[in-house]
Amino acid sequence: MAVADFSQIRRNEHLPARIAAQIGREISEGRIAPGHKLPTEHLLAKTFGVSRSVIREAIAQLRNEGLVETRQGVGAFATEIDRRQSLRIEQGDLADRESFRSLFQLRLALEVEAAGLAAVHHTSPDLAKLDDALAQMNGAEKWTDEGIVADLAFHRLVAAATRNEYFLQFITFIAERTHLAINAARASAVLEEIVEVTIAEHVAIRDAIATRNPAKAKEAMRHHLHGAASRLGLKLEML
Amino acid sequence: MAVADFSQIRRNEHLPARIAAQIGREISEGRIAPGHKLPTEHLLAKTFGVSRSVIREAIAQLRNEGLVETRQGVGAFATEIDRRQSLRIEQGDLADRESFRSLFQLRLALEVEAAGLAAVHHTSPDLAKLDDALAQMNGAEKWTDEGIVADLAFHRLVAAATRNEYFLQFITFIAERTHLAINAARASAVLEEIVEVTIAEHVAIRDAIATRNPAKAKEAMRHHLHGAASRLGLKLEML
DNA sequence: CTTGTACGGTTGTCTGATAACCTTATATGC
DNA sequence: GCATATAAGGTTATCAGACAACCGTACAAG
Repeated sequence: MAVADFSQIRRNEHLPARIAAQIGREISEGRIAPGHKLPTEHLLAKTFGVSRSVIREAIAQLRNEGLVETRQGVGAFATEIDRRQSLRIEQGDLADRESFRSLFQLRLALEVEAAGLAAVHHTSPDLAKLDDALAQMNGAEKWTDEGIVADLAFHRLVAAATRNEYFLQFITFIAERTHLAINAARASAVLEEIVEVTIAEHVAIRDAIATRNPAKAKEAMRHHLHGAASRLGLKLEML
Repeated sequence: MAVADFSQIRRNEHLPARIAAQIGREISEGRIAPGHKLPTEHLLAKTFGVSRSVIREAIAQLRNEGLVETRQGVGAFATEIDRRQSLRIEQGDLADRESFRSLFQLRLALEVEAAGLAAVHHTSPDLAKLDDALAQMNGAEKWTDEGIVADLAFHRLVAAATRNEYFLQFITFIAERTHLAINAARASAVLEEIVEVTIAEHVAIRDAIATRNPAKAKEAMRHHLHGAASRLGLKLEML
């Protein structure tokens, strides 16, 4: 099914969100100082050429994100923006290779440690779920969406086996994003028999965890992620 | 206006937010199944006795939180509630010792790796800033707020020296929270001469980084964080 | 069986008005 | 003079109604 991909069409993509992003940029780049008052909704509406409803929704979004505070009868004010609070990774950030490599490097550190912890703390239900995920990945015909989901599931299950909620949270957060980026770049890559390699490496990780060997589990995970990175043309340093 | 109006309905707490919370509860408690369609905005407005604008703002908030998806011309649908997306660490979560230990364990993994990367990638300005932070910590009389800020600054600077934006983001995020928790629990602890130990360990980390010795830097950071943990009565496993 | 088209329903946006609220200035009482 | 009360204007919050854009379905046409 060789179907052309016309996904380049500029989707409307939510007018208020775009305006919120623009105002948000004004704030985080300092053109609107923290504590300073934003223009009135009327003025903003006139400036952007949209109705006040759209401006209101945009400001509501910024308020939810904590970038502005509104006081009835007074106005909207830019708050002290602390980008670290939000811990947001924009999709566009992963476009360039360098950012992706940085994120993957972080993922490496987290998942290697997680594999070691999983080897120590896992329970038998954890192993059963890992086996299920492996079977599901075997079942997936090619490197389809289904396979990607199974791959992601495996890594999440390893993180869950650490019995450390925060490892699970952070690894899920990061793995989802790297997987998304991989998925986006998939078209140009040659990803046919990679599945088998991936599964084999997954099995190695699973076995190391099952034998409660932290060092081996860490090494297996490190090997797997380095392999995955190199398959994407990335080179990560080994420390 | 002699009539005392103590009506319980304090409307001042942002009407849309309250309605969003109520609808959100309906979803997270399963009364609106994932994938199921919400009532139309018209119906919701009539049900809650408010205008459609308020309903729209409430739904917009839920959409920003990822609890619902809206499709123009179709409706609003409850999504799978994915708490992991938010990556939020509630302050209350750190109250119990177990959670704090988990978070500290995650911090250990990140910062140890960061120290190794910093040893490889740091530049001379990085070292200068590290020295400044050390001096500042020496200057702080006791383990005052000022000292805590300097301590936090040191760890952030190490993370910054990795030249990996994401390490900086995540480590800042976590270190701030563990420091906050430490600060909160500080009253009961005996924290007098600890500063000197901390500074000494910081210096060891700095020197290892300066000599571009990743293994040594990692070991120094690991030692430092294990020491910090044990000073708080925590015991972290070493993998 | 596929394609085109009309139709009703829903969300998205616009417009205008009113209520609630804050800030500032002015008037008032002492 | 000074503190308080009141009025005025501006801003956000909410309301109300309308139209536009879009989707899914049903049905007709080929």
